[in-house]
Amino acid sequence: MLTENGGSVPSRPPALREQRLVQTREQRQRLDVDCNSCAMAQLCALGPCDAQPCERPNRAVHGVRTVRRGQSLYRAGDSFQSVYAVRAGSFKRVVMHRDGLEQLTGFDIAGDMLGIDGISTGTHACDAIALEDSSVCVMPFVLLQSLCREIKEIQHRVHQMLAAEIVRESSQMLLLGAMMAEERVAVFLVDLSERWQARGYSACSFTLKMTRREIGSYLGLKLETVSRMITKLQKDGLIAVNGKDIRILDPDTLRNITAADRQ
Amino acid sequence: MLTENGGSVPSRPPALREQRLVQTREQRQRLDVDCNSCAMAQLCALGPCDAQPCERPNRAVHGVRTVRRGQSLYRAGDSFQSVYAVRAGSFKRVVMHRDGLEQLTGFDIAGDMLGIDGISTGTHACDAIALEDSSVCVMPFVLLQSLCREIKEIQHRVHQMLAAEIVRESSQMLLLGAMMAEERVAVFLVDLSERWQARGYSACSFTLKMTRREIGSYLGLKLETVSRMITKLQKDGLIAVNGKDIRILDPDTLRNITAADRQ
DNA sequence: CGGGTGCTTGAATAGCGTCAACTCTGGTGG
DNA sequence: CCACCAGAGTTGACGCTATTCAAGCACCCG
Repeated sequence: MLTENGGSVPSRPPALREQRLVQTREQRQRLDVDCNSCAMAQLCALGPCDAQPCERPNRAVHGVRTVRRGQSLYRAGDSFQSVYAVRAGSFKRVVMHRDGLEQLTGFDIAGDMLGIDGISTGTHACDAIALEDSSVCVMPFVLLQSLCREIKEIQHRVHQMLAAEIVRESSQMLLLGAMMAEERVAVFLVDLSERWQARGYSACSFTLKMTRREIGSYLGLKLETVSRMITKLQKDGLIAVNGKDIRILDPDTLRNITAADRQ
Repeated sequence: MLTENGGSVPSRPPALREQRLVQTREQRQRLDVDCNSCAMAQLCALGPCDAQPCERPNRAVHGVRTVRRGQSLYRAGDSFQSVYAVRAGSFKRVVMHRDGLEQLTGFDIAGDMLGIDGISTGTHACDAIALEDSSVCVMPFVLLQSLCREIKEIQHRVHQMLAAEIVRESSQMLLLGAMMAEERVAVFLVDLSERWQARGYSACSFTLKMTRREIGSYLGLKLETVSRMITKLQKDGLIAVNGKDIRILDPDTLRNITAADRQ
């Protein structure tokens, strides 16, 4: 099954041969993958493990794959072989339904893991689409599993990674099920801010890689509502907005936005 | 930290001593736990593994614990030691927020796993509260982990279990973010129906263990809205309702409820 | 028998979605 | 270089859905 495909284009089979070629070329890149010198090591599931001098992680990394903006790393229904660590760029994960109902379930940036939705059934449950030209480390799951059986600490990290995703989704359910529109947008911005900060970037100034529509799909809102709430936060002096550039002016107040009355 | 406590009562320390005693008594029950004769074996993470004659699973099960209706199996903030397999009864999982905002993130019935929200941080991220008198198998996580390193198949099952929860939560995000009230209730009933069926019970007739308010919290709706939608489904002849007793009359139509127009 | 809880139903309201107009930007091709 | 177009974003007016508030019934338990 094809794993590479246009993201925004609805028609699937425009140039099958060429896409196949692109995929092969990408997967052939084996470059200089060295986990010990990776900038994302601290965040990666295979990051520095204190117990060992650690040439080990490299063993699980099969290579690097690049994905261009709008193309998919994998699609729902693709057979599951590997998980991926984002080296550079960013992705969105989208779950679909019959009759065009769709939901953006997550944004992944450098240091995040992708593909774990395929573990349970052996088939990916969502599409992972690059928001910009991106690259990932490919980790065949069978290799990762055997590494888990050998090295206790890596086993623990993988379990933590899976469980962390469960907790993250729980708070997203809280957001979707119980928060008002303004609160959702505020939480979204604070969350992004903290994630950039954890990666060594500025917490108060960053660029959105996604459109208003994508933010809306993630937050359970329409794009117009997202736009209105962003405007409102700006009018209230909590953020400064210029298109996709966001500056957070008052993080404390932003963090404390709640529905005014709540018993 | 206390792990046993009243569920519906807001005041925490009414009878600390007694609750501590209750907990100890419960944890002492070691009874006749035998995974090979367990009715839930097919659904359990430690269920029958074809590779081995399997006296092994028993090794990870430390004992049985009973939890009375309204009491908690664990609470957010409790230190994480074990995961649990529900033997009998049912639980709700609740995540909380400052200022009283809360969201029900899941219902767990016989065969489901509980407690995995504690793996990532070593501290439970939600409350697990019994909806009726219930009992669980206690599996200390360190035992489960070492079993994973020994037996490939159990490792695979545990990974599948964790990943399945991720996928399940993704579809709940789809529900919360993109579905109308009627659709949410319909999906909820179909899901419950299928889960009872997977456990050998009737798919078309079952009893809700939870209140309308709890269903509402799970679906991101108010209890009045849940009530109205249930009434509507009944008027449309898709289900028959008598309080908490539900009969599904037209599963196919129920499964196909969508927002009428969706481009 | 009284009081609490759960559930249903109605009427009014608020919040978000829908529709539409308009601007701005980036990319394409003449 | 400019005309053109498609997509992204903003804003306003209006409508609909779900919430809020309120009343009333059924049930359980002390």
